[in-house]
Amino acid sequence: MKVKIVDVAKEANVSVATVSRVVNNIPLVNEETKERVLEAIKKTGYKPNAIARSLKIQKTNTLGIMIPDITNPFYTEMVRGAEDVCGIYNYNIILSNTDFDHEKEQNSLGVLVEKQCDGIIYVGKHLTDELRDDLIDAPSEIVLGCVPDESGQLSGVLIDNEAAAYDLTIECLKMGHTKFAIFYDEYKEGYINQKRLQGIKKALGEWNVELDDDLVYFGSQSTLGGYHMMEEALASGREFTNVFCFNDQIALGAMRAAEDNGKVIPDDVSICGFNNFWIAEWTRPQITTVGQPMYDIGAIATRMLIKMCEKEERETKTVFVPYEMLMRNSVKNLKSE
Amino acid sequence: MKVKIVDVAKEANVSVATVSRVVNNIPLVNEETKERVLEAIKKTGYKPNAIARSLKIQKTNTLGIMIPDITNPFYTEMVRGAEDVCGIYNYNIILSNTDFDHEKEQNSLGVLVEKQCDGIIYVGKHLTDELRDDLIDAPSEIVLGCVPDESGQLSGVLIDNEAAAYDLTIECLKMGHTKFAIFYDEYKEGYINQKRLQGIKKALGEWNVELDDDLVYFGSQSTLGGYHMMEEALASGREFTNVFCFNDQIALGAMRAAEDNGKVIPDDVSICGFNNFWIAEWTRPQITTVGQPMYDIGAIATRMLIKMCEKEERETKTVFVPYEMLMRNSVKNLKSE
DNA sequence: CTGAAAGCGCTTACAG
DNA sequence: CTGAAAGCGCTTACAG
Repeated sequence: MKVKIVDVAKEANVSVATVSRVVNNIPLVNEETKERVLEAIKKTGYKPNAIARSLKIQKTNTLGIMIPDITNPFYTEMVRGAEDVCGIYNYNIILSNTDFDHEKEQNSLGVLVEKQCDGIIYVGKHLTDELRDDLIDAPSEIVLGCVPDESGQLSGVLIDNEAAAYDLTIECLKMGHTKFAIFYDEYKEGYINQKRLQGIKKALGEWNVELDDDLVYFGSQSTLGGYHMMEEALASGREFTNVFCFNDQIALGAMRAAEDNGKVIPDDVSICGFNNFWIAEWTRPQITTVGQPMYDIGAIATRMLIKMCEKEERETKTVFVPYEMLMRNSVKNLKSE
Repeated sequence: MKVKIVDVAKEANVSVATVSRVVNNIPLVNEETKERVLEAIKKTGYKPNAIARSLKIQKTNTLGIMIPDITNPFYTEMVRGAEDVCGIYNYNIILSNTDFDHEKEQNSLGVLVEKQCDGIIYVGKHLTDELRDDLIDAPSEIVLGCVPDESGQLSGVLIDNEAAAYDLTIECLKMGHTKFAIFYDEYKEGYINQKRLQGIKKALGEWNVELDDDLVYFGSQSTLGGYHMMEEALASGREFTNVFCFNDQIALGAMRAAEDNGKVIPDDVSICGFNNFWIAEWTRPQITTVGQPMYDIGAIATRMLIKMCEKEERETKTVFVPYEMLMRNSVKNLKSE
């Protein structure tokens, strides 16, 4: 039988109120009785029941995190960041994979709310209006990751995707590239795709460089997806010297497909990734990419969320975290020939 | 204000008991009143409070999962498997990273127990006697992942590490290798290290091949760790034609270090990984490795655990799941020269 | 400084 | 078929 507060109260010859006070470290308990209670706790092996406590105080100290797929290293890092700050503040995380599936997202949200999560982090590559409204209506506090609420009602933390894609494009233009292919995510209209595309187009516009729309692919966000997109691009017979990939996994697949078709990277074709998944440093050539502070995004979002849960902060804001240009050797400098 | 069961009871003009019955789909409710209640629920937007329910029924439908580091792809896959079967059975997962740190493990366990997890999955590379005892004493159901309870008191699911290492070694011996290096995990005395080492030694014994103990390294379980171990091995001047790595990340690092030192893989040195992390297929050469069904281990462990939580099953058992020999081209067949 | 008592939001025998 | 009431294990005003 599990021992409960009343058992230790009996053991220590005090009321349950007193036991509760010492368990929760509320002062104004006589030192001597405190000792007695502590002893009784040890003797009985009492462990407080957090569920009962939560019901009473209307706070669970648990956060929900809705994430497309924990298996994607990008999201994994975010979860780790979230977990680590939860550890500091004494919170726990309930994990929920949503697979970019709108129905699963709704379900997840429902469950996390039912389980009375104090706060919920929503991570995705696009926030539909419908889900945004549900999030706003939810009784839990909400912070978004990687995607903003453009209506300004929900807080979020992410990088400026447009600026990052712009910067990367400029770098490639400077190195003499003018023929580009793009291997992006299959969720074509998704927020992240769109922002990055805008960034690329802005840079190209400034340099008066045309983008061949037939070389813009929206494929599966995986190494195999990257492989296939490169095969298609090559088969199209269209000319390109550089490809922008949605992430480093796609870039790796693209590299392999190019190699399997007799191309040398970066001499025959240059490749850019995104995110700086650790593998990007270990490929040969190393992948030029945009470093996104994935761990930090998770950590910052969580810290914001916890502050909201503890009512220290009520203002909603979108935090843009810095990204980093990592020019490595999968992109050739055509100017130095 | 959150709406609760009494609010919908008023709205529908019934007792809370009746509302509870329709919410929980307990039959013996008049069809007509059921309709009325359903309507009231919709109208009020009532969402049951799972915390209150849990307190009453003494079941939370949440599982805890203690895992060294979600960031390690091996564990990530397991968590995904666990999460997916949780989805089927209507459970949720509280995640806890333990970083191979004994103190963190104790803390995690305490928190998960306090939060009344119905069951807990412990994943690690070694189970200390002390933690084992704590696990046994815990009021939650327990299943181990990747590591067994050799005292037979706790259920677990894992591969037969000794047999897998043995098989892999035999394959390499058949290909003519006789000089081996080993790049294993830094937790030297850990269960997994030890079992795999036994498997290797058994195979070598059968073939009358000596193992050079100076070529057995216990380093950091990462690509960089693998890089360093290879550097050391090479610098030692000792002879080896093949190295067994603890996992594929280490193997990748080892490959890079060898290459950076002018070696060609597999012509100058052959490399074996372990686990079949997806990257192993995308390196060039592809990494010969032992496929471990990481997702399945998570899924099976979770299914077992849920069955225990629902008292359908009480017998404790250790399940060995099959592994797979993936002979790719990072190992050279010396016989075919 | 300490205790009696109400109440958090549910479920479920029990009685009708 | 339905409801009144007890109780899950805590916390916390309130009174003393």
